[in-house]
Amino acid sequence: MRADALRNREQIVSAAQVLFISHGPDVPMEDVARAASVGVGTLYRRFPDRCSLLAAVATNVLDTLAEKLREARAAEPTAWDALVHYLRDWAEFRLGLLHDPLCKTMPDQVAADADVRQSQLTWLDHLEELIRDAQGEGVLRRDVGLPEIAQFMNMLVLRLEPSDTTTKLLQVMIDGLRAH
Amino acid sequence: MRADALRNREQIVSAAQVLFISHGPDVPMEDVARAASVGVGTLYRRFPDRCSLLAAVATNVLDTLAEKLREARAAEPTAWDALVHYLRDWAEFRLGLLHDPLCKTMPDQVAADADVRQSQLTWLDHLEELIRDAQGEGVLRRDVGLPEIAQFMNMLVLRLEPSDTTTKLLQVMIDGLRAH
Amino acid sequence: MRADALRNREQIVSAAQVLFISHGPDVPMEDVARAASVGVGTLYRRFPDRCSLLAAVATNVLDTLAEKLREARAAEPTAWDALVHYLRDWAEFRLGLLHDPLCKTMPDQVAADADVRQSQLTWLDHLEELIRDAQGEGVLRRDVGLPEIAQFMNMLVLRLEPSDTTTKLLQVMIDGLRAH
Amino acid sequence: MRADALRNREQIVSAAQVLFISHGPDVPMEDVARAASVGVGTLYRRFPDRCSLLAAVATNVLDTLAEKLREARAAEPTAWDALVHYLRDWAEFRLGLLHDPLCKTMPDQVAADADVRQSQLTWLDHLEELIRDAQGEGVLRRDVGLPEIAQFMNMLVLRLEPSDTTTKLLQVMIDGLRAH
DNA sequence: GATGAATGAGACTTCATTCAT
DNA sequence: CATGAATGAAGTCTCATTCAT
Repeated sequence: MRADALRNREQIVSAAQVLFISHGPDVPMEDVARAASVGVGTLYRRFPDRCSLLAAVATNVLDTLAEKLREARAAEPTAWDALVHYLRDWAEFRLGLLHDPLCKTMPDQVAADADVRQSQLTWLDHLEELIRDAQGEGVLRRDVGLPEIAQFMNMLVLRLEPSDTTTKLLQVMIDGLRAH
Repeated sequence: MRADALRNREQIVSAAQVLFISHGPDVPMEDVARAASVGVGTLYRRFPDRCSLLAAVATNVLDTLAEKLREARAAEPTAWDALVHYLRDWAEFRLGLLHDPLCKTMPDQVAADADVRQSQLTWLDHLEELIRDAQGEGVLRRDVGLPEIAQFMNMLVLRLEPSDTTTKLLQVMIDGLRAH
Repeated sequence: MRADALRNREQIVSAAQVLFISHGPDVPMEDVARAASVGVGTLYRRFPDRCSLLAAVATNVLDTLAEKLREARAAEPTAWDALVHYLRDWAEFRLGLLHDPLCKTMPDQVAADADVRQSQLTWLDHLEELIRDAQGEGVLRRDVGLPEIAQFMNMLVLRLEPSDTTTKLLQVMIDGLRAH
Repeated sequence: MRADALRNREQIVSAAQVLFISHGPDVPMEDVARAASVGVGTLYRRFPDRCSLLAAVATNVLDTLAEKLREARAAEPTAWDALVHYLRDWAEFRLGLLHDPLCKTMPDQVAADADVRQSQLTWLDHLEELIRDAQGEGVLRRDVGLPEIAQFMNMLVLRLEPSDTTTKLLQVMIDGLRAH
């Protein structure tokens, strides 16, 4: 890929990320193009439709999340501390998004994108490892695992299906609300 | 208002509620009209624009929520039990909505609608009373109040701004995750 | 259908016919709308896509052709004379079209349209009857039938200017059609 | 012109011929370039616009037609036989094209191209000679000449599937062309 | 008052052509 | 010279809203 083409691609993705976050996933493609200082044609050459652009942005966001996870582990002495650290980082990051490019209303086509899935799996693997370690330390209760933690995190940002996991999670949160 | 006009209004609101929930807030007005067995013209006579229709639906939903609160109190012996009962009802209800007519992306114009505000205030008043009672019983920790509980509830369904309240809430939830 | 809607529909079809004939099947829909003194929206309400508009025009043209066939039979004493008469009418009519709405490049979707097929069948039935009668009279050679005559007619349709040459050529074909 | 440049030119013309015939005269230039294994830039260097490419293809086709004419004369003893032979070859050739690069909808600019005109004149000259000879033999009727025969040939060009019907029809026309 | 027809602005996307690499 | 990236005009279609019937 030529140098200028690559630069354009990056400008487009980063402009799209900003706009998707600030104006939602329906921003006119033309606005994205303008924000990237690029013609619509160029945008469509790189991303043949809105979905593939959404997918590129989602991949980006997921990679950022994975990076923050690595940072948290590096910064803290125990897995539990890293988990707490990460949850705070996560909350700060995701809650800072006005519209969330990873929200459940993300079209299935985006969720099915190969890059998106890859980034998601990588991130979840690392998160699972962290959770196991924190349980090994005896500080994290053992009746929750990756599904609960991940959904707990998602709850912070989006709509959930009612499910057993959700019910358990609700119980956890209610426990948290009880006075000691 | 004539009987048939009233019937039309009700049909419109209930059709709109179904469609907003199932297809999101951007459903074509014409689809709403058709679902209500009414011409677009009639729809626009009752609701001069999309916002006022959204407001009518939101009011409806808020009133349902308030009603569930009353039911919870009636069904349970203590305020704490009623609160837990209500939180579960609430979660079931809100999580069952495919698109949420009360979500934060609700245009400000909708949030500012007089009926919407009225319904919201009524509901929040009752909720605050419940919380005070539960604290009076000594079961609900005293370091959270209406803002935390309400935002906790909202977290279950939508994206939040980062704030002190959010931080506290996160702490509560982390406490809940700790093994005893 | 309301009176004004019907009037619009007719204006649209007749404007479209003119434009399809003069500018080909790719005329911008907006030009058609303008020529019909109508907004694009109206055009699309009646004809959800270009194909259905093409189909309406094609039906129109086919009906005209069938009408000319009836006229030819009424005007001539024998079936052979009517056939020759009709071939000349046909040639004059079709050669007068700059672009032919019935040309073979007509998308399959248009050819498959129920109205188009109906008009086509009606017309072909009458033509076949005429051919059988002319053969019964012993003047039309018996080794050609509807398929050959129809294709012969279509051959004339390729854009040729109406001219002496065309006239002579038609005569050659008519001579060729005579039984020896 | 360098050897590689020449090779490019040939690849382009032959790819364009294939695509014009199979997909019509509106194929994206980029498709033509890809089919010729060449960048669009190169294509535009050789053919500054679509018309000049169409013209190159048309010239090619006309030359093929002229060549077939020579072959027919060489293969047959009389001019009439050569004419009949040629008409059948021609029909087979032209009817085999899905879209015809010589069709009347060819933009005037293409028809005006010097190479196109030259090829056309050469071909028509030879055809006229053949016609005169066949008339000299007394078998071809004398009231038709080059214009009629050429137009007769063009008439065949309207997209018809090659078929028994087409064959019969060609026979009808040949019969019509015989002097009584 | 009800209806649904009409409008037209605006979004999406494609592609001919130009031009930087 | 070749390449393919960039451009933007133009066409298609949708839908919120208005207004004639």
